[in-house]
Amino acid sequence: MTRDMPVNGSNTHQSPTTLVHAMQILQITASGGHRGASIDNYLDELDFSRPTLYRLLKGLKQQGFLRSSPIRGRYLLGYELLVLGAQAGNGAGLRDLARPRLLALAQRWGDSFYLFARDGVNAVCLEVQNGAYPVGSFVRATGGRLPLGVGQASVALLAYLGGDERDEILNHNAERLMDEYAIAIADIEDEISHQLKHGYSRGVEGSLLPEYCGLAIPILDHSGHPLGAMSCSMLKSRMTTDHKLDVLQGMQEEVATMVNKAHGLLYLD
Amino acid sequence: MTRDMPVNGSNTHQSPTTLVHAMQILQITASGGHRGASIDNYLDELDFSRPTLYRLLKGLKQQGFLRSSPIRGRYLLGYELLVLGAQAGNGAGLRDLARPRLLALAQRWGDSFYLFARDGVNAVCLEVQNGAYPVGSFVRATGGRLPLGVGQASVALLAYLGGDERDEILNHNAERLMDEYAIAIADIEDEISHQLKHGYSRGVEGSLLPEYCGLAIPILDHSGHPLGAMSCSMLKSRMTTDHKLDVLQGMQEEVATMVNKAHGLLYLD
DNA sequence: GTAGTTCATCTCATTAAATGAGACACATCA
DNA sequence: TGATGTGTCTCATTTAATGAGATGAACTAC
Repeated sequence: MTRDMPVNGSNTHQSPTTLVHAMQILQITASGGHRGASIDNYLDELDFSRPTLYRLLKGLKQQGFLRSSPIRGRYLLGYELLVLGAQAGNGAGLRDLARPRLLALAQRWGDSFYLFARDGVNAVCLEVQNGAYPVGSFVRATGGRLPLGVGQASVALLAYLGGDERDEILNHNAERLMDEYAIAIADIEDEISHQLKHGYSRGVEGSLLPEYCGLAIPILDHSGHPLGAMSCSMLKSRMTTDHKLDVLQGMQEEVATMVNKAHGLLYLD
Repeated sequence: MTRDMPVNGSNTHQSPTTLVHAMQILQITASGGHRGASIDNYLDELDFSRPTLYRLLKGLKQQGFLRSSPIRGRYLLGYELLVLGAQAGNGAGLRDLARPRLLALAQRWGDSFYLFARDGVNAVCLEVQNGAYPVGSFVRATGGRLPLGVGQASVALLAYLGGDERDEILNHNAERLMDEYAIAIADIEDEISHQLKHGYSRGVEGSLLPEYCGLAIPILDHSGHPLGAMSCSMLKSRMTTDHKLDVLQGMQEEVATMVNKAHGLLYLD
């Protein structure tokens, strides 16, 4: 056996290269926002030849993952991603269950309500319903992603993971949390304690979004694992004690109903 | 030259096979809804070997396109699709522009408002804001996709395409429209005329959703091409003449504002 | 606890399929 | 019309995906 080490130093036990390349193309395209990416963007950031680039672009277009921009030579993400993404966001059927409930809460209380799920070291927003009162939030919409630790929903999710897993995640995110959000791990751990003690969390205040605050509660399955979290966000001035209790109770009721229905369909084949 | 015909009969000028395979896997997974797909689902519907399947599954997981279901041996769509999909749905920045306006309309009038874009022979829903009044609709949420011809937004989009293109699309969709929605091409063409004459459309009534109706107006760029369509949906009983005019005017005002802002950022590099 | 089942991975030879270089065709715009 | 940059093609090369079958790991049922 003389040919052990793979020549490609970084390719140990990795995905098929075509997939990796395709993903790189999609990420470059996504990083261009609504303007997409140009040929030069791709050629600059990728390390394969132009024909190959075009072959992949063509393939991704055929699959609906990319489409041509109205501007010649630029490419945008395709709508197939939106369609599949909508499916993906309905993990365990939770989103369909949550949507009407979030809407009801938003209409009743006027604040904005969110459904989050864990995605590795991040929390991802599965659904938002905005209420009548304007609000600022870290995520603008469905598909928004935050490092776990940011926002009240993060805390609600973290609190019910295993201690080891939680530490790993926090450790992994520590730098980002501090640099990008000015949030310290210790403060998150304090808030996790609050969550475990009182059943809800308020998030950790960093230097960003100082005018807003929120509440979150976990959505737990029968074994206590977090399926997701429901949260809300509002102007600090609206967060009176009464309003807080009202909203919390509303959320708790809706989540209880959801969980009952969810258990029926979650683990059935 | 004796080796002309590709052995794989259907592979003429097609995408890289890995991409095709990956997409097949994603589609099979998507077709399982929130329960995802099992190994057997894949093996039954695909024509490559088990090791290859696992290699691709692993790759797709690494890319965030798939994740493991809590149920062993099942796979769900990954959240990366949701994140990319959210980006994809913001084509030309239209969705960000539209969201607050749809929300305002929904809160003001109580009906449900939608943003649609064309996606090949389909219309895809980029955004929904539901109002206080309950409503049925062909699309439940962002990411919903309909064949062009179904729904009022479809008509608003079709009306401003070139005649040839429109005919091709309708011809392509004819069978599906009739079979799945009980909608005849001729009726769509009538409604297109109405759209062109009056500036809005009401959709074509098939046998489905008979209790609901709606309105749609196009979102046109400076050259008259449709960027998308804004539509609304409500119980028929709510559609009085007054309400119709109110809502139409509201939508037209919001779209006018959007288009002004959109032109600023659409074609700028 | 142990057998049975299904999921997942590994190894290795084979070969198909992706790749790169460079030429070429096609738009778009000045 | 000519210049620029986009998109496609051909073809030889070789990488990198593939299949068969064995093996390992995880969960289930008894």
